[in-house]
Amino acid sequence: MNIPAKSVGDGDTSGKRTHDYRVSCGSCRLNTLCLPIALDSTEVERLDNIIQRGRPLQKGEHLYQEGVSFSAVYAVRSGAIKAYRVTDDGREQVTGFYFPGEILGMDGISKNAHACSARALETSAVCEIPFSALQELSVQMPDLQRHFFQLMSREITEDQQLITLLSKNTAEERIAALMLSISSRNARRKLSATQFRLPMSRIDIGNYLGLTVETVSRVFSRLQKLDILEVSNKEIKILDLDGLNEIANVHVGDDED
Amino acid sequence: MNIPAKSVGDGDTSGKRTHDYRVSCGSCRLNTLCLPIALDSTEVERLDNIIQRGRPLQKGEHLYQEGVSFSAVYAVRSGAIKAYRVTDDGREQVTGFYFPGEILGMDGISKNAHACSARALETSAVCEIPFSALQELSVQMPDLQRHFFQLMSREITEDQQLITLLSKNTAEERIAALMLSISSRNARRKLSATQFRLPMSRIDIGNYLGLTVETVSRVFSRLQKLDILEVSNKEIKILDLDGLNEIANVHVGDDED
DNA sequence: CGTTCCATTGAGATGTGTCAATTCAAGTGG
DNA sequence: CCACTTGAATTGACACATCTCAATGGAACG
Repeated sequence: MNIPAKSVGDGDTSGKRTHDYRVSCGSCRLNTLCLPIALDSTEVERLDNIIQRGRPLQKGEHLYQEGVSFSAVYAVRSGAIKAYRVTDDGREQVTGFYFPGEILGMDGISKNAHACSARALETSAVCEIPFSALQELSVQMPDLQRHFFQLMSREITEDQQLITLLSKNTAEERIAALMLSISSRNARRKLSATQFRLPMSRIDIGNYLGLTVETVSRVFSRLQKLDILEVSNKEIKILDLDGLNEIANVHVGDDED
Repeated sequence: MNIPAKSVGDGDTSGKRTHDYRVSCGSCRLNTLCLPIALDSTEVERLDNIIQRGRPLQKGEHLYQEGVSFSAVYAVRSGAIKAYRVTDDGREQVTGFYFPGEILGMDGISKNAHACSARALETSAVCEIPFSALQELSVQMPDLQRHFFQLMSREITEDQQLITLLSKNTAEERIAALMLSISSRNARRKLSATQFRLPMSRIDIGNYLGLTVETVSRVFSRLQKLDILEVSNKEIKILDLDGLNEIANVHVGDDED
């Protein structure tokens, strides 16, 4: 049933492996990130059976849009997704970036409608997890229920970290914190913690961090001049991790359970 | 079993009623706010049985502290609670204010330790809901499970609204949005939407909204000069609700499911 | 009736936004 | 393969909202 059918390019910066976008949870190399470790193989299979895997999203395509009725949460398999909402006066607010192994869409549960839109920053594959089925399964598998409570709770604490960042920190600190966050999330996926390609534009970064594009650009230039980063368009190399940590002055990388 | 034992002052601005802090869920006038409507009376009773009700918290007392092991979430019955975390450099970031009928502490689920501290802004009564018991009950009562998913999801969307506010809005817009938020939460509890007493200090407001005390104070003065608010220390009267909405320029009062 | 904390108000400093010009990167069509 | 177009990124000069510092006033409490 879960025989590879077609391969798509892996959006990971590793760039070497390709894998089938219909691969099962049991054989997905990200399963330690998005599944509760406690599940046995028959349980994983039951979860696997409710998950939908469609064709990959092209860059710019929407996964879902703000306001549409909520039916599922999504796990990123490859690529990168940004979530954003549009303010009343038409401006965009980026609320998060989601990388492989991370789950998005949980904001839609409370009102049964998505509270933000999500679109692919690059070609991305996602697993769709229908929420009603997930709820039923959670009733039978307490570990799964707990896992989702934890995932949502983590989303809350991460949002609160962002709130603190926006409320208290300078432009330099915000950028440093974001770079460190991406770095540690890369590390979690066994990718380089010091060298990566940003999937999002400067506009998106500024939007996420409450800064203008110009400020983002200036900060990157300054950090480069300080020999802390090497920036070449979207290619980032962290030259001085300690220095970056010092500038960030916040712990954003310690979000393990 | 749930016979009134001792009355405490209700922290509500109505200020008139008093009620027993050990009252059961079934007879609590806030139960439409914090319980799923779908529960029948025997289910409410089962939930009631796991809930702990201790003595009220005095102003300044902690409900829980950042880092301590997580065991329960809490429903506010009267008074007001602020949640905050302390940044690495020792400054405080207020992450939320919680009024009667609202639930806090869900940030602690992901790491099994509270991600922030919570302390009473005034004399407050809370119901403690042990999380492990809640989880077990959720497995048996799918409506309860869904309710908690929704509560957590709402927390996420509210945090994202705050993120947008901090990222995009001016000091005036932030204050206006907070006043409107408090106003609509008062209305939800059948209290006055236009006149209330702020339980928190200017410092806390500034801290929450990413502003200094001075700016908060100046904005209140300006809004007063514009005949939009009447401010007398912590006593607030909204004179021009439309004007306030116009200034806020964001929808913060429409968070019904 | 001090003491202490909170709130208000003013004057000046500053980080970030705004506006504008230039460069760079990527894609398109001749 | 090279102009051409388009959007992204960088850099500079200036403006302005908010912060900082400082002084005063007011409320709460023992």
